[in-house]
Order: sequence, then C-alpha cells, then structure tokens
Amino acid sequence: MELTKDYLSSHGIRPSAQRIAIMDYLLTHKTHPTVEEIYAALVPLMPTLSKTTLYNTLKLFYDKKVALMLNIDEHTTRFDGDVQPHAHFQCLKCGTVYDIFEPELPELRSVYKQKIGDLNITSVELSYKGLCAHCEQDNSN
Amino acid sequence: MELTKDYLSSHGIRPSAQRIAIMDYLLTHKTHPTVEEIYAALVPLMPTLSKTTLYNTLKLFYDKKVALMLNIDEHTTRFDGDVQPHAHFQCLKCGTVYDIFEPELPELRSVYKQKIGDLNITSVELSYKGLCAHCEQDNSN
DNA sequence: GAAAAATTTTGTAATTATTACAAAATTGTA
DNA sequence: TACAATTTTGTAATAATTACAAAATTTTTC
Repeated sequence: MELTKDYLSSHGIRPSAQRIAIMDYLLTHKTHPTVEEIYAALVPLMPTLSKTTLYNTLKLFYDKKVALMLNIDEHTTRFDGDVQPHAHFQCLKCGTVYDIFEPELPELRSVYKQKIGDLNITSVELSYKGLCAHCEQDNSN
Repeated sequence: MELTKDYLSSHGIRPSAQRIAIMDYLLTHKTHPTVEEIYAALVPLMPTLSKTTLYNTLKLFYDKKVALMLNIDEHTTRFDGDVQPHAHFQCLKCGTVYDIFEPELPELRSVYKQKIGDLNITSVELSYKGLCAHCEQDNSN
C-alpha cells in the first residue's frame, strides 16, 4: 500500500486514497479487469467511489504509463497494471484474457517505441484469439 | 460487382443485394471504416438499409472470414475487407488507421493459426499507436 | 493557521455503440 | 402457385463511456 503510493508519486500521479486503491487493485489482480469488475471489487471497501472517478483515474494511469488499456475485448476496455511489453490471448468461449510472455515475440520488444516508415510508434498491442485448453476439451458447447 | 457476388458465394455467403453492397464497399474502401461510416456511405445508394442489417452482415463477414474486425479504435469497431495478415497503426491525433505490411513482422504470419503453449490461436491482431508523419509536423496542437 | 486557489471526487444526465426481437419482405423450393 | 426458410427492417432495450457542474479535499499563500 505504501509502496503503491510511492509508485504513483514517482510517476507524477498525486496519490489520493482512490488512486492508491485502484492502482493497488491492478497490481494485485492481473486478470485484465474491466471497469465494471474493478468497481464491483472496490465499492465494498470504498462506498463513495464513483464510476466517473474510476474512468478518469484509469485514463490517467494510461496517460502516465502505469497501466495498459487493452482493446482485445470487443465489448469493453480492459486494464493491466503490468506495463512490461507482452501479448494477450482471449478465449472466445469463456472470455478469459491470458498473458503471453513468449520469447518468440521479439518484434514486440524491438519495434516498441521505434519507427515503422514515417509512423512514430508509442504503443503496441498484440492480441490473439482462440479457444483455451480448458474450453477446447470441454464438450458442453 | 459481379465479382463481389461470386466472392461471397464462394465463401458460403448468400449474395443478397445488401451483402454485395457492403462487401463491395469494404473491398473498395480500405480505410478501416466504422459501422457509422459504412452506413452513411451506403444509405444514399440503398435508402432502406438498416443498421441492424449492417451489424448482422459485418458479423457474418467476420465469421466467414471475408472481413477483419478491428478493435484498434477505443471507441468503435472498425472493419477491413483485406483479410491477409497485416498490422495496423492508428494516429492518436487524427484517428486515421494505416495498414502495415512490413516484412519485419514475420511472427504475425508464422504464429497465425498455430499454438502458443496450450492456447489454440485462430486470429491475431497487431496494433500500433502514435503520431503519423502528417500530425507529427503539424504544430496546431 | 486561516483564506484563497487548485485539484480531485462525486452524482446525474447525456451520448454513443451495440444488441434483442418480432414483423415484414424476399428468396428458394415443392 | 404455395409453403418454408432466410433475410431485412424498425423500434426498443441495453451497456459502455463521457460531459458537466457542484461538493469535497488538498495545497498554497499570506
């Protein structure tokens, strides 16, 4: 908690109670949560928390580069407190988003913040879809 | 137009007038249009076209693999009639989505439809963001 | 330490994208 | 032609996100 506060400060984010709680949630739940999921988890701990604050804060985290904003899910934006370059996989059946830290994705690291042609890259998102092992063998289609 | 009809048929899609018009639009406008943009362009030609048909048709095209459904844009889904594996870049300022067919993206092709760990990949989306050359030199920030 | 200024949070109300659904129209087939 | 299946349409609902101004909190200045 105290670490989270310093983490925010060192990234130019004033550490309010709300911001600490939200960042702390992202750092301890690497499940690529939606706004709805974060809200549902935090409201019991912080009953006055508003959705607007949550949206504003997540946008701030994204701008300050302490969170990734993932567009992998067709329906909603998901967030990731792990800002190391890595890829994601979403199961088309159960919707779970998995991290992919495979070393055979060198281009993800090398191209990051480089130029392709005359385009100045500032962020990359590499997303896979398919069926996860669990859903693959599950016959309850 | 006649070609478009055959193209749909050969992919198991019954070629209705609406479907031909929509596919034809995608094949001749490689601008990664939104549903709204496609609708605005086609309604003058086909005044009875409904949004529901457009949504259903684009979903069908995606399922039948004659269109890509892009989640690169935070606000809305975009579609691409070019189904060859390739990457995209969206300018954070003007919003334009550019194609990236760079040869230094080998993994995009090799990993496509392969396995990573115990995950069965069926589609890949590689998205970059940043400023395009045009917006980069434009000082009207 | 109190007052003023700046920042952050909140709640409500809009907006936008997407989906549900059933009736109407169209197309394919017996 | 008539029946069945498919496709299209329009309206209404849902869900995600944003706008906005008032209230609360924090920081700065005197």
